[in-house]
Amino acid sequence: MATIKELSIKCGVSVSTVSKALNGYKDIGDETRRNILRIASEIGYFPDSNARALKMKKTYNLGVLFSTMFNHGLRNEYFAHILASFNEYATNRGYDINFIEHNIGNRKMSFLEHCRYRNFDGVCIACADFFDSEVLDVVNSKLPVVVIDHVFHEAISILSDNMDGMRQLTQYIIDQGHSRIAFIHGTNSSVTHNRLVSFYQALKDNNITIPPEYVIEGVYRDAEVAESITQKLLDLPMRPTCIIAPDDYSALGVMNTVRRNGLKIPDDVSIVGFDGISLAQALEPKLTTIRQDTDRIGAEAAKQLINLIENPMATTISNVYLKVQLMRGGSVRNMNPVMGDEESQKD
Amino acid sequence: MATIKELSIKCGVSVSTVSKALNGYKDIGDETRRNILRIASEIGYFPDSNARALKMKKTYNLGVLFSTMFNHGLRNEYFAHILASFNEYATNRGYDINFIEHNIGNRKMSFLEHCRYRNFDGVCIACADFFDSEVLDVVNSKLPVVVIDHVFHEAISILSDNMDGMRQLTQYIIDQGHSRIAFIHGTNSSVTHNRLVSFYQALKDNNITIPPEYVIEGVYRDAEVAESITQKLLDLPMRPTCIIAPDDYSALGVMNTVRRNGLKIPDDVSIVGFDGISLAQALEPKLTTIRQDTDRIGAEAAKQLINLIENPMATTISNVYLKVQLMRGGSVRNMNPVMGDEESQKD
DNA sequence: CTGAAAGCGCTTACAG
DNA sequence: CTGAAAGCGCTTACAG
Repeated sequence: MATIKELSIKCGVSVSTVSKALNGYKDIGDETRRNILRIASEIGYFPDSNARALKMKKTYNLGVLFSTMFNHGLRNEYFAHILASFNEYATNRGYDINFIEHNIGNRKMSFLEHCRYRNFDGVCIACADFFDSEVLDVVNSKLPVVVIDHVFHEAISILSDNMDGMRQLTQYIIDQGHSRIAFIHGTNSSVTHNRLVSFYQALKDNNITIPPEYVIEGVYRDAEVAESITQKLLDLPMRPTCIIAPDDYSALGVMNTVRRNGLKIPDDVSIVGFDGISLAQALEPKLTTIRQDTDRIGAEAAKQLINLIENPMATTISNVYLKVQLMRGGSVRNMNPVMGDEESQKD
Repeated sequence: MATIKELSIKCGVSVSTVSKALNGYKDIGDETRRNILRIASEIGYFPDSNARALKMKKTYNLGVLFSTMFNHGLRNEYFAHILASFNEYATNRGYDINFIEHNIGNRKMSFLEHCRYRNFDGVCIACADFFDSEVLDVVNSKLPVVVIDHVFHEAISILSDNMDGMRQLTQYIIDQGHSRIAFIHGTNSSVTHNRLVSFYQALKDNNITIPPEYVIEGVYRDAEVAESITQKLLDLPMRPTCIIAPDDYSALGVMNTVRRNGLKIPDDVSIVGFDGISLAQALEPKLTTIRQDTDRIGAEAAKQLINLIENPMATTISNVYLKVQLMRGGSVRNMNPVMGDEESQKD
């Protein structure tokens, strides 16, 4: 690729003048500027990003922490979709993205060291072990940071309104006449905690009490764990009429187990998920779930991060909660007594 | 982050000596080297990648072209999995990855210009319009290039053995007693072409002829298109007993349409897919399909690309075909007459 | 309005 | 065995 020096020779002016014209400085003659811009675009000149970064302390490169632990990462549809929209927004604002890793070739570097090595302008922590000290080091560094699905005091957080989602979902189940509702929740985290709080609150608001055995800790996106827990729930003397899975993928495990027990969905056992991935639509019956708006989560994360980078004093460090949507599928049985011309359901 | 200058002061030697010690040059005193290495790791020193890249003409950064057109990109499970394994392998060899885009902020750059702007050491064309001149410019450039799922003469190609996959799949269907087999194939490409060739060959080998209306062009991963084509197939005076979808995701559209017509799967119509994504396992009945080994495709692409970068004279520009696997689900009916103690199937 | 010069953080001939 | 110097391709005070 042509260097600025070659370009300056073609233009018959100095390197400084070319640089200033290209970067929109005002103190350049109109004619000179036009000439430079024209020739630059003719030969397809672009400044070398490395040289530019070295001088300007700005790489236009964002680090994305996208760990594959806990069944997360690119192989997880929810996170892959978030990354897609994050990348689209970032690109539109002129930023590229790199994944943050810690075993780069032979060198073991911490996440933070990788960030410094590459000089990222900012970092998005999309999926990670939020209690890992390496992650905390990044959050506590001077780097602009945005976090998805977790709340740190020191960084901007983007997340779905999980409390509202769980409230809507639970209320919907209750409205369908269920009171024996089991909840397989994910591993402990602030998101999980809030969903649990909201679940219990909705029960309380409706004067429903459930046995403690109905609430069991599972693992997000682990169908096998969901299967064994479901078996336990089905083996209870008084089994639940509805099971809330920690996510849509786990819901598939719940479904399989229910069927393996010779029970029908939703006639014998109702099932709901959380996330609203495409799998939910593919299942038969369609899964009732809460759809998280992955397009907005990713775009909002990128937007907040870039604003924080470019305009730190005009960007507040706060939490952004995004609306969720109840997706009514066919996996929850209506247990209410028939009335009016509502569809009837046999017991 | 500490610079090499600061480190050199701490070590009491010159910048040159530090650099050489860090880079494994032999002409450094043992004691000096050890001392430098120790202090460097104490303060967590890493060279600035931009400064290093500027000097060495090597960024340890790979460009990945990962277009979202044609329902591809990160939101496509098949490609997201390939990217995951590509990234894992590249990281292990010391490379980071960036997505290649062409609208970076206000600047419109071509794919090739983006590669030069970022100085990628090499490029992986994972999903793209292979006939786009911008893509061809990259392939024809001096950059090391590896291509997934398409064959160019000028670059290394990594792809599944589609011909073998299609042969296995078609033979399996035939072995189950089907002869009225329809094939909804994807948009024209070398992959599509080879699958078609293999499909016809398998029919011929078994002395089966099908009406031309049974072979229709669809669109990869477009369930809606698959639905309307399926409707046409079902409306034929002599409808097929088995439909081959272009991919698993499209197979879902085929299934939905078949059921909407009041037909049972596989009793009335058998259905198979291609790819082996997790959706295939989630469907009821499980989808019979060909599993492409996304883990190996991604890793092999990264391996070939990095070999080509680091050791061009020892790396041949050739095509790598990876084995595929027939996944027997429950979506193909066995039409053979009952014999022995095989399971019976009513007509 | 234009350009010479310094410097960003490195690596690597070259001299000693 | 060690270090001074040049240079990678840029940007930006500063001088004119």
